[in-house]
Amino acid sequence: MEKRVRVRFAPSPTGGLHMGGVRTALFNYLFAKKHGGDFILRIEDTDQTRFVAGAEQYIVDALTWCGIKPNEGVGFGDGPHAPYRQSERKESGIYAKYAQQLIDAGYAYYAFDSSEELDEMRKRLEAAKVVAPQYNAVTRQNMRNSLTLPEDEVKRLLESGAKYVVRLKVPRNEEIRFEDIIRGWVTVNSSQVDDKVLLKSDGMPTYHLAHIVDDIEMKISHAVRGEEWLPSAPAHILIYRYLGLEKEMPKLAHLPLILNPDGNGKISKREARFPVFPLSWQDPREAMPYVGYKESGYYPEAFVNILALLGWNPGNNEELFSLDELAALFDFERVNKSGAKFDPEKAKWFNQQYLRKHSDADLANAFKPLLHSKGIARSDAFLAEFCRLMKEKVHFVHEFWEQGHYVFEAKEVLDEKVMAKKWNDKSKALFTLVQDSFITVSDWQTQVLHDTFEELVKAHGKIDMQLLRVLITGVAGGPQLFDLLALLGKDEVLARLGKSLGKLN
RNA sequence: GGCCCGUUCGUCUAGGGGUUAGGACGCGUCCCUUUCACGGACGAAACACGGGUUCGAUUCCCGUACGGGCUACCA
Repeated sequence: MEKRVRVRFAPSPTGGLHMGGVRTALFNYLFAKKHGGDFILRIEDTDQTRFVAGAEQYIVDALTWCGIKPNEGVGFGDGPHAPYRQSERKESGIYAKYAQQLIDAGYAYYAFDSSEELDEMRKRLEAAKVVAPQYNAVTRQNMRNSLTLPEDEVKRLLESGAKYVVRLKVPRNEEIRFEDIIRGWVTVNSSQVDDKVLLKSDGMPTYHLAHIVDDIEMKISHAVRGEEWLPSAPAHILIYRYLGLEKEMPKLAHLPLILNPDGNGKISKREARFPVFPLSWQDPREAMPYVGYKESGYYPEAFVNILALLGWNPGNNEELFSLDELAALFDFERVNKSGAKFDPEKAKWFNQQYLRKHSDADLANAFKPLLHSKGIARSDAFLAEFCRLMKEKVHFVHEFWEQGHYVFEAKEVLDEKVMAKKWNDKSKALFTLVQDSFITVSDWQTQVLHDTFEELVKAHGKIDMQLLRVLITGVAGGPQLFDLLALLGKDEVLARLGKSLGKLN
């Protein structure tokens, strides 16, 4: 019988959760949903030196905003395997227990080397032109550990409270083969794997030990994580094997990385010219916050949609999917092997698609707070009509302001390019005719304005519409002109037109 | 450097032993439009290279190049 699907997202609270992390969480979530399984949030806070205040809460907030809700875990009501924070799980002695099991079976050992001694070893090896200096089957013979020291000396050291770590005893030359759901069979020789530290000198487990213990204890069926973990997977295979748990081992899936659009490498929060974090992140160690997708105007649905299609596709030409649709469609077979460069331009397009799905009234409501912050108020009807006219041109709600602010406050300067190109000595007389004619319009509506203008053209020849637009709005582009004039209202249009004409000859 | 993973338009990708190599973003042209967009139509744009295997390879295999990851008592 197949194991119940149970997957986990297991970040360490060492900073804000960036978009790559969110995507890993997303794929875990989608896989769990697809198979009616469980999605767990576990906090891997075993490195006390890198702990960052607020990071854990940020992770919870970010997942919540995205709609990627764990059904077990920190911040989501815990569950049958509580606690879900490794620093708390350590209290039960569970990691030490598994480490002891490995020591007793001869698969792990105590190492007493100080960090200075380790540095020295690396320097010595580098000087000797060893290509990959590491603590391994060969080099451990020259170090201070329970394999080289006399038994009574080891005992004395342990009893005297000397600092030590527990290391995995990796065999010297052994093929380690494992199957990755996404990549297929991967083979690595154990000579490439170092004697990984399992238990640190502060008593905390390392990631390598802790995640295995927890995955076993929490009955995790699939370990889905980023590609950066692929090189350490062989060590993990060994740990499962030495623990006698190879059969219980979760299936492995290493996701391709999200790469920087320009330049190389994975996305870096410092250099990126686009948001990297789902929500704004203020690192307590830094002065400036990093602006998030949310604060940049992205809908969470759009953000999730963008992430889902980075490294995965449904196999047809469709691109717009809700979280539920993604969950129904998701499959590791359709996850790519190669890294995906993030395209900020396409991200904007996705948001635009979602924005267009909103009603004019919804958009008006979303826009209202921004308008109020400028000290401007308009009726709901006015704003809904404004949004109706503008919505085809914007990617984000805040662009209603950036692209349509002239509706609310007349611009002082008229578009110079258009004026230079189109305004001539006959223009003033012509647009004064327009002004006069508009004054007579009593039913100020799109169609009436359109017809009035047509009649003027019939009587006097071509009257440039863009020029009229600039005279009234100041800008060269915008929504349908007569719709816009109808929205502005007769008084406003005549006032603006009069003011512009007054300044020109 | 070593090890591991990867490589289809600029980017995200579909496809897969015989295809006009498909879609999307972006870009360009045209249509609609006296303005601005949307929309529609069209276009430029890709199988990294070299060897095999094969009647035939972009597709399978091997090399090379390139890209990425890892190389901590960090995850």
